Amino acid sequence: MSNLSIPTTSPDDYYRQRIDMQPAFNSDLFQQLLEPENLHRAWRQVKANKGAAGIDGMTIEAFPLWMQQGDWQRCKSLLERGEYNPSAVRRVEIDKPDGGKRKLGIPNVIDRVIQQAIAQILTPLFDPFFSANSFGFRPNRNAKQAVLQVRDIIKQKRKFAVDVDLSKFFDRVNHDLLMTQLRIKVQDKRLLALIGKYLRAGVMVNDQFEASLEGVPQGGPLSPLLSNIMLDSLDKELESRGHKFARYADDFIILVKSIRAGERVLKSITRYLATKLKLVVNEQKSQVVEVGQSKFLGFTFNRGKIQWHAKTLHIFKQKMKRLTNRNWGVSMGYQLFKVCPVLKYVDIKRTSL
DNA sequence: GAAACAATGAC
RNA sequence: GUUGUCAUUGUUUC
Repeated sequence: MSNLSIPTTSPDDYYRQRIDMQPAFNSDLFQQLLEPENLHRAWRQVKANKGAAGIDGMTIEAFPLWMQQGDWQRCKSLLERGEYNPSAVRRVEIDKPDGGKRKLGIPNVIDRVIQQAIAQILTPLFDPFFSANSFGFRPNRNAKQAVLQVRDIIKQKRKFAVDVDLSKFFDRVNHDLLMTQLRIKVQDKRLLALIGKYLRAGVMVNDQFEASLEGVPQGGPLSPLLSNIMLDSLDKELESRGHKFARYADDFIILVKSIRAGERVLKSITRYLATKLKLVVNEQKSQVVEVGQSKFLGFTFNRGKIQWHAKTLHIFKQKMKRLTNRNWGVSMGYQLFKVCPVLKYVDIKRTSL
């Protein structure tokens, strides 16, 4: 059914070119970072996201003027001398669909631009070497591919799922381990130092400064890449053990052939994460179950078909009601496609819309 | 091909 | 009303 090919991790031409240049390139990363072209691209991205101001109150709209007034030149020379100190991020809590809160850390606009510029430099160095089973926060990859990959693994007689939930992953990333991973590919001391400063920049919670001795801020443009660099070790470990799995950020699922194997794997991986990556597995939310009972990125898997998880389905039904109340029959197919393009992979009979 | 806009999904 | 990142899709324009 799916002739939808999942891209391999083989570097594309752009990456290959830069990798070949790596030695010269790498000693010079900090200068690359400050290239006007790189910074301009970073600013465009930050602007397009239309985010809110950080603790300095500087908005996206006011930022270009700030740049022109020479403040950027001062900032740049501080950066070049290694004397630039990033501001703390602003704490904002937003509701999660499950009723919990997501803690965001919003950097100032200028720090978002600098972080974005760093991410643009680091991505070609790291991303081409990430696991084929890692789907979150990566160019040319998305949740749909992750779900299809899981379905394909299940077809290979792996009917049991190990759902692993990392508690507060982003908040608990270990700085030392992360920097160690970074040093493997980044030799530029100035760049490493700057990234370290961003990790330790702290958080403002109601005008109260809180140090950040661990974790990466959810809201920083660099954070998604750093999280993937951190969990790349896990991917490589799982691969070396011959496991079949898919990972989307901190959400990952390992497919095995029996409950017993699953229990063993969960235990082993839990210990690996605790000792090697200093990450805590949430035992309450982790489970070994038949794939039909599993949940990954809002989907569940039954008899080779991808289905919505009950909760996701409920939300979908609400959406359908709203859309179809007015236009029922006019363009059902189009509406359905708009609501959820992955629909054609779902067993509609069994979900009984 | 590029660059704007919007809306959706994941965290 | 407040509110980040990443990815994707669609539209438009040249």
